[in-house]
Amino acid sequence: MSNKTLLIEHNIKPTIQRILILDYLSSVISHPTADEIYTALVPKIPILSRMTIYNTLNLLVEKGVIHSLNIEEKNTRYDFDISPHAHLLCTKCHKVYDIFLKNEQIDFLKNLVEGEIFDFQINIKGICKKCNNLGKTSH
Amino acid sequence: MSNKTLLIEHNIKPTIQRILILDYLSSVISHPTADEIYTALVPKIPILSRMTIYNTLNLLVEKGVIHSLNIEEKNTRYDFDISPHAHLLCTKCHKVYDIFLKNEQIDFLKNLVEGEIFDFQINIKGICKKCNNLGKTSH
DNA sequence: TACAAATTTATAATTATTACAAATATATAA
DNA sequence: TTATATATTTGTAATAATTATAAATTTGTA
Repeated sequence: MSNKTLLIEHNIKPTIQRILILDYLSSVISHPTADEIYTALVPKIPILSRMTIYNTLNLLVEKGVIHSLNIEEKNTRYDFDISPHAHLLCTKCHKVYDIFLKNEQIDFLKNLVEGEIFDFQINIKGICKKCNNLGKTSH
Repeated sequence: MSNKTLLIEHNIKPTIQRILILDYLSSVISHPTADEIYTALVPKIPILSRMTIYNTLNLLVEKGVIHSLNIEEKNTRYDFDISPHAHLLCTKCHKVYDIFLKNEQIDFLKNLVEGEIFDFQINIKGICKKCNNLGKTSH
């Protein structure tokens, strides 16, 4: 399904800016910040405003099209994948990785709260697989 | 154990400011922000600077005495309880609640990552028990 | 008591995000 | 097609949390 269709299905007017923001977000695995999205798109739309990025991201989160991520203190990051999964922020390479969960693990999380749950995040800070293996030098 | 002893055990010089910040943090269940701690303590130390709050909190997190919490977009919150547990931010009353975990649940979280884990957070946004029951009006 | 190191304080700077209002684009009805 | 109302985007200024910096103060030790 195209991102234009995705927007229409969520009753969001599919403007050029919104489509390109979603296109970018769905093409990367890096969980970019608002500023990273702006920097990536401004060559394509030189007139683009940062406000449009913020407006659009807030709208998309509100409507449940994407997820926001508070794994870093300062920046909010954004994730096109809204299925329940965890995130690892590697303290060596500073990248954010997806960690997928089994159904039973997702159920356990949903059962932690009695009332309605709107959003949950599992944010882990540690060493990613790649950096962990680099540390194991042969000798 | 007193908070002064706690500081000494972590090789942190127990200044008046540091002791009072820890005393406040250990006496509340509200997971306060830096600014809330400042507002609570400034009547006791009128000369107190916000920088001391930030310096101290960063030091305490770095040394593993307390935990920082990124459950809200803007503010960092702080938690005296460093045992593994989840947090619920109630979207009605806007309070942060502790959700304690069973050992098997903690193990599951630790096994999500191969490499070393420095910190993990489970942040849930939803309705707390109190607000959930208020919603169930008798009729 | 004197001196060096650590801590606190006060102010200015930084940075992510929001507020606001003007400009532009879009959709609808005549 | 044209007029008009509505929604969106843009640009600038404002806000707010946090950090940088350097002077002042406190603390520990010789």
